[in-house]
Amino acid sequence: MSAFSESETGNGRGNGSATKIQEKNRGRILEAAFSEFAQFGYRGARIEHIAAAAGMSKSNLLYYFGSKKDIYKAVLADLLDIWLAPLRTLDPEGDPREELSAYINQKIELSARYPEASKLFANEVMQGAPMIGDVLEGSLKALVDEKAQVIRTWAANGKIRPVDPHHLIFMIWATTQHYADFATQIRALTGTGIEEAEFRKSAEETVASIVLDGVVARQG
Amino acid sequence: MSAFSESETGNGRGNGSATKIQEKNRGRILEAAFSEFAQFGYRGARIEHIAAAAGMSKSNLLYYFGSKKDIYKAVLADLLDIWLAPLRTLDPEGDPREELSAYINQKIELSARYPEASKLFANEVMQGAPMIGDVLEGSLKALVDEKAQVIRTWAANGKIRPVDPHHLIFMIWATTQHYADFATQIRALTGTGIEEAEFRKSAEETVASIVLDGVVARQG
DNA sequence: GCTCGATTTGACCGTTTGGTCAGGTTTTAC
DNA sequence: GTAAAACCTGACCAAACGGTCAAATCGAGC
Repeated sequence: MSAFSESETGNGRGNGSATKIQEKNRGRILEAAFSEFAQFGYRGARIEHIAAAAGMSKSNLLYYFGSKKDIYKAVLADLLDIWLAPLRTLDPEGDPREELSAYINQKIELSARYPEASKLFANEVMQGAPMIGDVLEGSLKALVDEKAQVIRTWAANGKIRPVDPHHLIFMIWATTQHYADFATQIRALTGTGIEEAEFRKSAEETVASIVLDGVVARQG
Repeated sequence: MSAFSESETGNGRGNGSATKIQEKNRGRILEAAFSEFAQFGYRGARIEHIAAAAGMSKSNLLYYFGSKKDIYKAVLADLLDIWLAPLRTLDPEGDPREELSAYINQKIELSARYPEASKLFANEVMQGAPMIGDVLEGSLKALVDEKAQVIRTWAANGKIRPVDPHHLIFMIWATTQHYADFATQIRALTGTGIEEAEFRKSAEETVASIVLDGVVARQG
């Protein structure tokens, strides 16, 4: 695992810079919390489970993060960084087919590498986004509005068929995240999953081909 | 609300057939439990919330369903009936374009009418399907295998492009359920949602057109 | 090797939760 | 109308939970 940052939220006493031990333990906690929150949601998660998974006592965990909500906030902050990165790379100047294809692949890779991030995000949103509602309405909306305009421009220039940008984005989110969120179901039905390279490749190809052939005029 | 059946699971004492009162109260409980479990997941759900929402005391609720797990099981049993119905109607004899289009529309209608069912199903699966794992591997797998064969036959007969049936089914599930599961995000980004007829219609049209144009040769 | 702050722990507390129980009230059957 | 069964409730319980705290331990700088 990687990509877990600091996310200042009251460790032991008011301090300046983080020590090596702090860095290590905060990382462990966030990693463990990620799994726990992803699997059980905020209310279902148990602080003691997280502590055990992080290899420390509950008391010590609460020395680093003052409360359950603090841990959750820190985890979500890290999550959003990871989760929204691919959309930012959608380039208005690029070829729509290549851009969308790359975006789909990035999202699937992300679902494969951080399946728990996907589940955690889904969980938070499904509960009404009590913690990240402002982010959704603020910076995410701004980002999506911007990229929707990119898609509209592509359509106006005849590079893709006219299509509602929001629905297109939702489709890509839905299909790619599905492989992480519903991994259990997929494994039950196919005997494999996105963790395995072969299946991941076929998922990427099928999703990309259907979406692209649906949105962009066929090129072959 | 409707479509809540009995789902025998230990009411007060060993009995034969259900009374009017039983029918009414079990229905209320299942309805309330549906919302609660959908929003908070199994562990996050609170028995007392369900009782309050059903307009009765916690003790009385436990008179009808012996334990939290019993309620959850009953809710899931009802859920599966509702949730898997549309796929059964996929007709091998029908026109692929019409069949898939109808299936997509049915799934979106279902997401619009029972958004909580969608969330509940997602929640259960995201936690590893501890309660319905056997159903997924058993009757659902059988159903999906059957319908996958239908899709393969369509492809073999040149009625649709060759496409992995599983991925196609997952795409339809993902896109249609997304409108229920991520309703909060969708509302934050678009200001509307699948509950509203206009938006639902545009969702149906966009999803259907992209999927169909991606899978079936264009007919325009 | 001493000191002082950072780190860690176990004991503890108040609250919440799922579930039980004895007994009261209502409905049903005759 | 009355007895039995069905229904309902409030008081109660044990376990689990999030969180506090005093005290023990560790580690870097001198």
